[in-house]
Amino acid sequence: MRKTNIWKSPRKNPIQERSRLTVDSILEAAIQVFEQYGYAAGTTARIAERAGVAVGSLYQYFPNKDAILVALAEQHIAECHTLATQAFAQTREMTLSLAETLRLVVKGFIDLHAANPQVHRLLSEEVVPPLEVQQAQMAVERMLVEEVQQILASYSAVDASRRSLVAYVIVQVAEHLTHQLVLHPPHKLTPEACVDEVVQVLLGYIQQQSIGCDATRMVSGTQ
Amino acid sequence: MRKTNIWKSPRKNPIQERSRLTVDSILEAAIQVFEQYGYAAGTTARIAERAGVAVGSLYQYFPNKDAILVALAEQHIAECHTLATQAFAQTREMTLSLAETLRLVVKGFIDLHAANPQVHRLLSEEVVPPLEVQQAQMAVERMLVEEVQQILASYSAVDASRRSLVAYVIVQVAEHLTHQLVLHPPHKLTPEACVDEVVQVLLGYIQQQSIGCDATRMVSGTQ
Amino acid sequence: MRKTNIWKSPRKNPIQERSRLTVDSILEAAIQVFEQYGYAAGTTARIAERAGVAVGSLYQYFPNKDAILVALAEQHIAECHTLATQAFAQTREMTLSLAETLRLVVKGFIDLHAANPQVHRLLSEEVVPPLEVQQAQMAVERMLVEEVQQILASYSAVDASRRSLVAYVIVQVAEHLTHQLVLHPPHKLTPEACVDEVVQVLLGYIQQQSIGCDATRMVSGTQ
Amino acid sequence: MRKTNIWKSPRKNPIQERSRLTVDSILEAAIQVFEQYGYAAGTTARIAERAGVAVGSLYQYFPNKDAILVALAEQHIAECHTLATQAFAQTREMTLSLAETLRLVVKGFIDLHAANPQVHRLLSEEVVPPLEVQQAQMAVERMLVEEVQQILASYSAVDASRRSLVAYVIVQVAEHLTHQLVLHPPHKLTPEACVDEVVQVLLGYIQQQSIGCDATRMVSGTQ
DNA sequence: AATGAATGAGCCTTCATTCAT
DNA sequence: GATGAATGAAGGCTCATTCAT
Repeated sequence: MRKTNIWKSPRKNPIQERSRLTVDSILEAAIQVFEQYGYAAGTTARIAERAGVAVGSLYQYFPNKDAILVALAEQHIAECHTLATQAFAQTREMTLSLAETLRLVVKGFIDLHAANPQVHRLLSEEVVPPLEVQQAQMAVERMLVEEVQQILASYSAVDASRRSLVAYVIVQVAEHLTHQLVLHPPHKLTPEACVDEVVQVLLGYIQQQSIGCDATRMVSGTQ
Repeated sequence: MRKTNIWKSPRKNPIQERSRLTVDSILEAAIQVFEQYGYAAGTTARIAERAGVAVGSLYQYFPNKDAILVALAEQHIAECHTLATQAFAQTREMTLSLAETLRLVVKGFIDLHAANPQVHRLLSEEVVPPLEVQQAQMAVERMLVEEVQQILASYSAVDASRRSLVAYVIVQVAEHLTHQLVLHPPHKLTPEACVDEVVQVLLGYIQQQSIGCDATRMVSGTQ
Repeated sequence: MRKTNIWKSPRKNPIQERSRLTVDSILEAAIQVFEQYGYAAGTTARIAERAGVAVGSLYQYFPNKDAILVALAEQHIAECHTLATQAFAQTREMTLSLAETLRLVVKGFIDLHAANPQVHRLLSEEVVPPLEVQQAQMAVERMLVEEVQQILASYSAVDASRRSLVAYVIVQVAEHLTHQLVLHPPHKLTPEACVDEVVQVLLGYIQQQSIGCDATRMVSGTQ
Repeated sequence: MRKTNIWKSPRKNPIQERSRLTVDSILEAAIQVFEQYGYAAGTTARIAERAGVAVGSLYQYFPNKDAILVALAEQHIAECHTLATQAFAQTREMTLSLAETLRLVVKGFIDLHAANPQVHRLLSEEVVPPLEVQQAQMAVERMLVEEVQQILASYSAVDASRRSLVAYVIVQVAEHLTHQLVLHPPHKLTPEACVDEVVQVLLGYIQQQSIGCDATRMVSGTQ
C-alpha cells in the first residue's frame, strides 16, 4: 500500500445486475479478509475465494489490489457523509439542550464507527491511502468541524474567535474516544455510560470556554 | 506481522563495541524504513542497506524481521517509562495548581510521543505486536492511569468512586490529542497554544465532575 | 531434509488435464535434478526450469520442496508394491524349482530397482524421509519378507524356527546385490550372469540350512 | 557436495603440536555434526563451535567445507586399510577351517564399520565424494577382493576361473550385511548370531561353487 | 595464529497479475 | 464474461567464506 502508489479507479462501472452482485461480494469478502489477515497479508486469492469467484473475475472489476481498498474507502466515506448529514439534520430539527445535542452528535460518531469498524481502522491506521482518498476523508472531517461550529454558534457557547479551534478539538476528541470505544469497548461500562462520559468531556471543554481563555489563570482563580 | 507470530529474542548479546554500533545503526535504519514504507513493505534488505551493512549482519543480531520491531518496541517502551516516571516525579516535588500540574502532565505526554513518533505509530496502529510487547505497553498505560488517579486524589478534584474512570478517560484523551499533535501539527497554532488547548479539555472534564455525575441532568440545570 | 520436518500433502488435487501434465513434468524433472545435484543442492528453481515451468507453478502443486520428495516416494513405493505383488503371484501360478523361483524373485527385485534407481537411492540413502514414508517403506519390506517366507515354507527348504530369519537375510542380500547391480553394473558380466550369481548366493544360503545350524561345526565336518 | 566439486587438500600440514590438536578437534566435531544434521545442514559454524574454535581457525586448516569431509574420508580409508591388513594377516598366521577364516573376515568387516559408522555412512551414501576419494575407496575394496580371492585359492574352494567373481560377490555381501548390522542392529539377535548368519550366507555361496557353475543346470540336476 | 563480525550469493517461498481456454 | 493455471519478481533468511583486529 505504501510501496506501490498506483491507485486507479475501478475498471468498469458495473451497471449490470450480476456485475454489481459480484463487485459487492468481492468488497464484502475484502473487508473480512483484510480484517482477519491485515491488508498486506490479505491476498487477492483469499478475497476471491471468500467472495466465491475466481481471481480472474476479481481483476475484471478491479485493476489491482489497491483499487479494492479505494473502493472500500469511497464506499465507507460516502456512508460516513450520509450518516453525519442525517445526525446533524436531527439536531437542527429538534429543540434540545446543548448536552442533549452533544449526545446526539456523539451517538452519530459512534454509528459512524460502528458501521464498519474494520474498514475505518484500515483506513485510519494500517494503510496510507492515496491522496484522492485522503482528501475525501479530510473533506468529511472538515464538514464535521463546520457542523459542530454551527452548533456552538447556535448555542452561543463559545466566543466566535475560538469557535473554529474548539470545534476542531471537539471533533478530534469525539473521533478518538468513539473509535476507541467501538474497537476496544471497556468492560464494566455500559454503552450509555460511555456516551455519557464522552459528552462530559466535550461539555466540560465547552463550558470552560465561557469562563476564561487562559487555562492557568482560570484555574488559579478556582483554587 | 499478523500471520507469523514467531517472535524470538535477539540472537546474540552485543557486548563488543562494533556490534553495538551495528545494532544501533540497524535499529535506526529500521525506524526510517518502516516510517517510509510501512512495516510490510519495509524489507530487511532496505533496512540493511540504509544501515550500511549486509543483510547477513542484520540477521546476526536479529533472528527475523519481527525481532527488529520488538527491539524497537522494547526500546521505546523503556523510554516511555522513564519519561513518564520523571514527569510525574516533577509534579510531586513542586507545589502547583491543578492546571499547572496538568500542563506538566500533557507536556510529558508530548515528550513521550515526540521521542519516536514513528515507532509509536507503528506499535499503536499498523502492527499487532506480540503478547509480550502488548503487555509491556499496557503496563505503561496502567501506570499512567494510576499516576493521574493519584493526582486527582491529591487535589480532591474528583469523587473517589469515579476517580479511576476519569483518570482512564484523561489518559485516553491526552494520549490521542498529543499523538495527533505530534504527527499532524496544526499550522496556525503554536505548540504552547496546543498544550493550553489540551489542558483546557482535561480541566473542563475534571471540573465537570464536581458539578454532577449525570451529564444531562447537570447541564439541564445549567441552562 | 533433516532439519525441517514439515511434510505436507500436495496443495491441490490435480484433476484437470493440464495440471496433471504439469505435475508429472515436475516430478520427472525432480528425479533428474535430485540425481544430478543431490537433494540438498537440487533447488526448486532448477527443478522448475527443467520441467519447463515457473517456480510458482511448482508451488501451486507442492507446498514445499519436501513434498516433492514425498510424492516421488509415494509413487515409487506404490510401484514397488505392484511390481512385487506381480512377481510373487507368478511364482505361485507356475510350478517351478526352488532355483527357478528364486530367479524369478531376483528378477522382480531388479525390476523394482530398475524402475527408478535414483529415487530408490535418494530414499534409501541420502535422505531421512518423514515417518509416513518410512512406514510405507517398511511395510513393503515386511511384505517381501513374508512372501519369501512362504516360498521357503512351500519348498520345506528351511526349518520353521529359522524361516523368518532366513527370509529376512535373503531379502537383505537380494535387496543390496540387485541395488548394486543396477546402480553400478559390473562390466564383463551380462545381466543374466548377474542374476545367476545372486541366485547362487541365495540358494547356497538356503541349502546350508538343511545341513546344519551351526556354520562352524557344519563346515568343520566338511573339511 | 555434489554441486561444488572443488576438493582441495588441506591447506597446511599441521606439524606443530597445537595445530594437530585443533585439526583433530575439528574433525571430531565434524563427525558429530554431520551425523546429527547431515552434511548439507552441518554448518561450518556449528562444527567450529563444537570444536571449541572460531570459524576462522577452521578455515586456517581447511580451505573449505568439502576439505573437511575429504580429510575425514582419508582418515577413515586409512583406518580401514590398516584394519583390513591386520585381519587378513591373522587369517594367514593361523591354521583355520574355511568357516573360521570367514568368521574372522566378517569380524574384520564389522570392525571396519564399527570404527566410524557415521563417516562410513556419509561417504557411502549421503555424499558423492571427489574422484580422488572415490579411487581410494575403490583401492581398499580391490584389496579386500584380492585378499578374499587368495583365501579362496588357499582353500581350493572355488574354481580358478570364477574365483575373482566369487570374491567380488563375497565382499559385496559381507560389506552390505555388516553395514546393515552396525547401523540397524536387529534386536532379538545377538552380535554373534549375526556373524554366524553372515558366515552361513558366504559359506553357502562358496560351497555352491563346488557343485556346479551354472546355477540353473546345477539346480536342474538337483530336481 | 586466533577471533568472530561482516559479507552477499543463493535458497525457498509468496502472491499480484496475466491470459489461454 | 468467467475461470484458474501459469508466471516471475521480490521477500525473508542461511551459511560458506573473508578479513580487520
